[in-house]
Amino acid sequence: MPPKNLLGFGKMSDQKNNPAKQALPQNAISPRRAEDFPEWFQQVIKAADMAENSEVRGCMVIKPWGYGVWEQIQSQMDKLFKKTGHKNAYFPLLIPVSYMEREASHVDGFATECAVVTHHRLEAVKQPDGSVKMKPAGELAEPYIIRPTSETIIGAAFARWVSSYRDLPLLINQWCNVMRWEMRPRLFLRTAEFLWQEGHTAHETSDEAVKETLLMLDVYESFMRDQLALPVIKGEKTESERFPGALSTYCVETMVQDRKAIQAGTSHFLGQNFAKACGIQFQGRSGSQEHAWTTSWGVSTRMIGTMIMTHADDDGMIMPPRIAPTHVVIVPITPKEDTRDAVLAMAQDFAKRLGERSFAGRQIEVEVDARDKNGGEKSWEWIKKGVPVRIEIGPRDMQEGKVALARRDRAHKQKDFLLVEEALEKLPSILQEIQDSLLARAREHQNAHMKKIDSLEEFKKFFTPTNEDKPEIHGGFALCHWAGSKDDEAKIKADLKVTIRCVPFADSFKESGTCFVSGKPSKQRVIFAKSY
RNA sequence: CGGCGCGUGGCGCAGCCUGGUAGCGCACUUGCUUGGGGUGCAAGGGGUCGUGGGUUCAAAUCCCGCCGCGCCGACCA
Repeated sequence: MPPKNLLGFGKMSDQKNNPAKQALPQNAISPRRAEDFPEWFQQVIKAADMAENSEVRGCMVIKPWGYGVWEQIQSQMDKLFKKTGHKNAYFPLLIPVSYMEREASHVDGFATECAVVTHHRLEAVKQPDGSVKMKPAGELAEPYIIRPTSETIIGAAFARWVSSYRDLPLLINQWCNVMRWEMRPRLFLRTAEFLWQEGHTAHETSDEAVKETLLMLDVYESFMRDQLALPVIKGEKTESERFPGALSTYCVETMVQDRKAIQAGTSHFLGQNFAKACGIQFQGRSGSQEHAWTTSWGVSTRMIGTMIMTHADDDGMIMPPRIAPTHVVIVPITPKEDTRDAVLAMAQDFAKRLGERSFAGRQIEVEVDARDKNGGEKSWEWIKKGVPVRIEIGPRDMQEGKVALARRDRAHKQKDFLLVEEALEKLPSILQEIQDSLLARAREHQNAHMKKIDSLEEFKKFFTPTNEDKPEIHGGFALCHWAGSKDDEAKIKADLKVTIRCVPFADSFKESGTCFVSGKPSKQRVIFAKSY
């Protein structure tokens, strides 16, 4: 290779020829959504500094900006759970293997993804090369599994706590981590260990338990819609997609930007299956021994992945204001030494006053980014993180008593110059506007890609990409009449990777027609889609 | 568990074919410069080349074993 200098390529021209640098003005995330959606998703998480893969297979490190979102979800949802009469408790991480055996379909459902604890200590073993290896020792009489879900161990506790109909209903929630040994992990969407809440309730009657199941589904729906700006669709799962051990499984499904479906939350009516398996019995009003009717319901860190896939764009994350860990970031512009202190003081003062105001029941969270970094670099960082509002305060603004305000749901260069008082006054409503615009945008996308389909031919066409090797974004929600069998469902899944996401509740899906596979009469349309 | 690919400073990679004691970009540190949109310049710091063995005067490079990871399938919230 000839020396670079002879060709006139100094370091400077190297910099200019760097494709990464040249790409900068266009957009922050590479590849773009349209080019490679899964890779884009990974890159957004990285650019937004929300999480990273850890050295433990399938387990992620959730970084402060990502965990901050989880903290918001937790604290806000927890209030909703309390409001509906639930109390928090905590149960063991480890579950005796025998507990899992108590409910037949439950074991089947989870057996293949259990982490098993078999020993309770380590012994140092000297290796021939002088190093020391720790070997498991002290084998347990009965192995434990790390909870993949807690129906059985909470059921065992319920069995102790319930003896009379007067002890019911029992309304418990647990915030915790669970582990499911997934073969193919994906940050936030499917990790081997994930954070969630699991509600477990026991009731005197079937009716009451079903009501509880649907009530919590409603809580999920409104929370996701109002706080996460996710337009979810409520419905019931078909038998093949049902939770192992449940009589019926309800869900909230949403469509993300590559038009695939994500189940964002579930609520199960467990009938008396787990009550019988765990011995949750009580003496009823008439004096007879009866089994309780139980429910369970949960949402996880997957919701964060769903939000990213729904709201983020080619410049990174866009946080819905109601869930954003920080609502507003202030970037002081300090070009000159002699005005620096005054600008910083104004920024701090503005932040303090803004922080005294509230938005959607929270104090407005403001951060002043006074780091000694280039202003443009800082702005881009916050764009990628998706903070809803960026405010710049520089010497010029200071003189005019104004601030420059930019919204993450608009073009980056679009800035409104507002008087300080005006900005303080308007910010809560601006945040709500952003919240509304995100939901509206997501809704529009979802509606645009829902299609009534009545023939198998059209169905296949809808779910087949033009380019088989590198499938482009295609498909969506196919709304179809369905009266087919379990086998028909399995065949569609095998052929096209498409499944029934849910049988929706909404009236708009209820109309009579003919099943596009079996030709049998059907009373309503269901949603078919590819899913995560 | 099957198919493919990859392990070289924190990250992304080149070097390997044809052996000769390690290089690039980003990030980091320091100084100057710049600052209303990813500033520029200069000087620095940092590497058991996944691991064990073999061949050789000499191994990141060649040979054999092992380990780990990623992607694609089956499974799944």
